[in-house]
This record gives sequence, structure tokens and C-alpha cells, in this order.
Amino acid sequence: MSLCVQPLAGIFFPVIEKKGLGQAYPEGLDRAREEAWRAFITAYAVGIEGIERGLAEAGLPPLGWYDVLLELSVAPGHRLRMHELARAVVLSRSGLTRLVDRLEGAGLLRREPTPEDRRGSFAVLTEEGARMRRRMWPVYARGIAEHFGRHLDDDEVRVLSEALRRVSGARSV
Amino acid sequence: MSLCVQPLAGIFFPVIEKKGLGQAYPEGLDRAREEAWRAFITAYAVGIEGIERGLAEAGLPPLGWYDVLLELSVAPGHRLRMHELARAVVLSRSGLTRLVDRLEGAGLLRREPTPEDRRGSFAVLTEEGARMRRRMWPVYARGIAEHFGRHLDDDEVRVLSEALRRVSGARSV
DNA sequence: TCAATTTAGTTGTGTAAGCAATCACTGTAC
DNA sequence: GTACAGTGATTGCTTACACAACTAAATTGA
Repeated sequence: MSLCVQPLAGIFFPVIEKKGLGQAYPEGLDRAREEAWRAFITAYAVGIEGIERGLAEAGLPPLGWYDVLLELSVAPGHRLRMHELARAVVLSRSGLTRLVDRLEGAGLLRREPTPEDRRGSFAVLTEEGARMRRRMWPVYARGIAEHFGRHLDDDEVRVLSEALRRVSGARSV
Repeated sequence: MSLCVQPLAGIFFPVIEKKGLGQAYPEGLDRAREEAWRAFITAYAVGIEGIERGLAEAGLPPLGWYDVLLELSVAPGHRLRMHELARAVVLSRSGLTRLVDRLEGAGLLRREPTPEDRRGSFAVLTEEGARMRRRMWPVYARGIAEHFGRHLDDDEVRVLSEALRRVSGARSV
């Protein structure tokens, strides 16, 4: 934050520049970090919007579906318990139930009862689901490139990766 | 992306490592950028979730309201046309109509007809709205610090700000 | 001057999210 | 064995968003 110098009673003394908003910063935040945060959420909004538009225009499902399909793709046995999946895609449990409903309705995954705990169930990727993920990837990838990757140089990419992994890794601090 | 070396027919030759997902990268994307993107969206999801939780626990309105209140706070005359506001907060026009409805219902802003164009209307910040924004800020700020700022050193903050401003500035590329 | 087009904002409808309550089952204690 | 607390997932309800259709007003232009 740029300190600015204001005349008062004949002498100059520095005051915190407030944009007229009376904002004070708590421990761990300053003007630079606030601005980084705003750049962060704006870049997210703009990027996601562009990528979703690309998927929609290609007649493909939204990003949330890709996330689920990807998590299942990399999971051992192409299957995850509902709560594991919910955690992986950052969604409430009830939200996930409905999301999985839709994917199941589209034939991209199926539910399977767990042998060891009859309350639980697995979401299991179907062949069609794997195919859909592969079909979505090029469009998604183009979106990432277009709305994100191509604006960054290699050093920035390195810093972003490392820093943001730390941010999300902290999770429930 | 780490090239890996695979034996084939007695000779070694480098292949793109695929995680078994058959992913290929288009122009402008590579493995590092894909990972940065994933770190980016995960950090966003986790951060926003934490901040919204903080606001909710303090009995305050959600982040979307803050955005509107802030834009109006910094706007000349504490007023913006609906479409300007919609653009500023990255929301569809219809979405904004409802959001402004809610804020107006809560007394945080009021609509005012425009003198020069009788189709349009201003959203004008009320004193109560300004007060609410000031009340929300400390909680929001703590959230930013907790879920974002405090995990970053000053160099990272600088890089993030600059890089992400470039990303969102590109807008509709 | 007056129809045709464009623009500003709202409304109808469908979809997706979360919370809280619930159902179904497990594991534990008595 | 049976009650009971805890867990996994679903369901009811509410809220919020987007798209498309609409209303009203401004602008164009013939």
C-alpha cells in the first residue's frame, strides 16, 4: 500500500491511504495481499467463465462433471466412496449426491454397493465415462491454455503452483 | 512435464508421460501449467469456502453482497447503472436484478431512476449499506489473511498480483 | 413522423447448490 | 442381545444462478 503524505496543521505526516473506505488490515493481510486476492478471484471468475463457455459451445458437460470423471479416472479401480469424491471435488455431501445422480443418469458412472459396509457406496467410472472425459479434455485444455496458461511465463507458473498448493493444502487452518 | 524414458524394442526413446489418461497438451499448455491451473482452482474453492463460512458464522451476508457494496462504495456518487454493476461483479444481468432485489430488500441500497434515460436505473448505496460493508470488511479481511495471505511470502504476492492481473485483463481473448 | 431496431432491465422457468432432517447401517457399552 | 451413539448417503426445502422471453424506452432511418 502506498503511504501518502497529507498536510495537517502545517506539518506533513504520513497516513494510511484508505480510499475513503476506512479499511484496516488484520494480522496476515496488507494492501499487496488484498490486491493479490482480488486479482486472484477476478482471474478465476473470468477464466472459469471462458472455459465453461467453451465446453457448452462444444456441446459438452460442465466443468464439475470433468472433475468427477478425472478423480475417478485416477482413483485405484476407477472407484471412490462418495465422501472421498465429495472431498476431492470440494462439494457438500448432498451436492455430490445430486451431481453423481446426474452423471449416473448420463451413464458416465455407476453406483456400486460396498462389500464391507452396506451403508456406503462407490461411484465407479464406466467406459462411457472414461470416453467422455477424454472427449472433454481437449476442449478443457484449450480453455486453460487460452484463459490462463498462455498469459504466464515459466517462472510465474512455478511460483503459482507452489504458492497455491500451499494455500489449498492448508485447508481447514 | 517430466519426460520419461521407456524401453521399446531394445532402444530407449522418450514419450510423453500420460498418467494413463491419454492427455495431450495443446499450444499454450503443458504439464506445469495444468498443475498450476489445478492448484489455482483448488485454492480458490478452499479459500472461498473458508471465507464464506467465516461470514456466515458472524451472521453476515455472503461475499457476493460485499462485492456489490464495495463497487458502489468506490463508484462516483456511490451509484452505478445496473449493467455497470453486473459487469463489475461478473454476473448475468438477470442474476444481478435478483441480487440487487435482495440488497434493496435489506435496505443496503436503493434503486433510483436515471434522469437521462427512463429505461435505466441506478443502484445507489444507502448509509446502511455503507455501514454493512464496513462491518463485513474485518471478517472478510480475516478470511483473506487466514485462507490466502498468510501462506504467501512477499515475492509470491508480487508475482501473483502481476500475473493474475494479466490473466483477467486479457478477458475475452 | 412513425415503424423497425436496439438497449436497459425484469420476469418465467429450469437447474444446481447448501443445510437440516432423515434413513440405513455399524460399532460399542451395558 | 439390545439400546445408543456415530457414520454414510439421500431427501425435503430453500436460495441463487443462467438463459430466454418479455416490457418499456430510446434510437435509427425512410
